Amino acid sequence: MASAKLTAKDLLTLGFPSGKPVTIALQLIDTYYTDLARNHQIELLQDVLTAPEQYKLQATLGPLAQAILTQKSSGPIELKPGKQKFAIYGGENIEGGALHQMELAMRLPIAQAGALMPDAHQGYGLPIGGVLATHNVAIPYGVGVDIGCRMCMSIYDIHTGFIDKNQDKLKKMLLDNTRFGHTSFKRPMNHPVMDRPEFSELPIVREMKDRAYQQLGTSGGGNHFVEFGTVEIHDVNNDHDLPKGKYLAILSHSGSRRLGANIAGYYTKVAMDACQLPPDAKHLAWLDLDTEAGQEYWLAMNLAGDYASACHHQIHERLANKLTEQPMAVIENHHNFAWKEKDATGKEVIVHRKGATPAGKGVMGIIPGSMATPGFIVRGKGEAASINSASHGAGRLMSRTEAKKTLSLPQVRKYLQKAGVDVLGSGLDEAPMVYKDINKVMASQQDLVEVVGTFHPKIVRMNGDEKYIEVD
DNA sequence: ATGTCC
Repeated sequence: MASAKLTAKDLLTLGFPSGKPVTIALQLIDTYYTDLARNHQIELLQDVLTAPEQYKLQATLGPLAQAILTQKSSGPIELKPGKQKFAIYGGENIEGGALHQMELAMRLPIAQAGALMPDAHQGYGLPIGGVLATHNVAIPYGVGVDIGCRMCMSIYDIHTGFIDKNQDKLKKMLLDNTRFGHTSFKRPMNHPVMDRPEFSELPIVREMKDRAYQQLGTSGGGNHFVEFGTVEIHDVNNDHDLPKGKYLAILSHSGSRRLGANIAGYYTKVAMDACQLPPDAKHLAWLDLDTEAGQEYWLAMNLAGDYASACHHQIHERLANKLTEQPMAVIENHHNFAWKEKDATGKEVIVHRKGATPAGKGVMGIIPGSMATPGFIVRGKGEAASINSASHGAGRLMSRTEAKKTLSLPQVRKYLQKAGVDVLGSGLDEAPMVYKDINKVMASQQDLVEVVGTFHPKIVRMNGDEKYIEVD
């Protein structure tokens, strides 16, 4: 009898090409060879792998042999040789790994143009802070795991002193009306996005519907937050007729939760099966938008984006209800997404922004700093070289593990106290000092955006034990 | 980012 069941990982270790050969091999074992001892199962599969020609006409092992042969004969897609040009902003403070990933992405045969934002750092496939324009293909890892990760700010005609006078009340308001990480609301509010046909039509999305409903109106972990702060409007040209002045604002950062993560994971695998790239570029696998899988991904990605937007709107709605006020303006934008846009010559391109703020001419957006440094309301300048994009934040200076190793709670509490910021939840890995200087980052993208308003966080809620960083 | 391994 077989002992430990063979897994995909075992087969990859044996040198099976990922994708169809692995899938078929596991199916064959499950269907015909469950009685065979594990080592004999492995021997059998290895025989087919080393000499697929001898097995290709066999009834049972034929399909596996064929899949291996197809993979071998097609070979990986070739990358363009040499360095391709792309614009880099704030390059003196961008890590080598992110730069290398962007250089690699530019060599894809489907790459039309690219740019690297000043907050860039290494990710899977495209770097975070990477922008890539392609023609009629979508790269799931060019969008990222958290599809539709976005910012939303509501601005209230409430004087800023209200925050200091109502500290405890506002803290409780955040604790009662936001949920982070693995927690969710006992009774989620419904939202029209849950009635979208994609929830019944796309298999991978259908499986996620219950979880998506459960997570409606919640925020994620890591760098996600909901905070009260003050915003100063410097420029009346702001799309919302906001007069110059100081206002109370609520700012949120979150994405599409488990729904988007599963969509990203599933379609990345589909892409990697359909699009074989050299090993170091494999996470940049794409889906042709004329194929069924490509169209499915496009629909699912857009759904995840709308779902993420719905989550933010519910967060802001809950808080607006408690404040018994309606905002004067709401400014929001995705920063992990792909859009159909026109390039300078009028040709339609798919613009992937993985941790980048849309900054077309006149387009409003939000670029946050950290829990204790300013964030900015910006208006895009429509700079073609940046593919109408800007950074999505300050960018990390220190890894999470390094932060936990080198920083201490008293040190961070002192910093927050000095900055006059209250933090509920979070941890050392999100401390302000793990991020680049947001003012320098903004300075390096003056050609990309104009600053319309400056936001200062005052009461911040993030994932984790509410008492962890709390300074009071 | 994510109940972080198909």
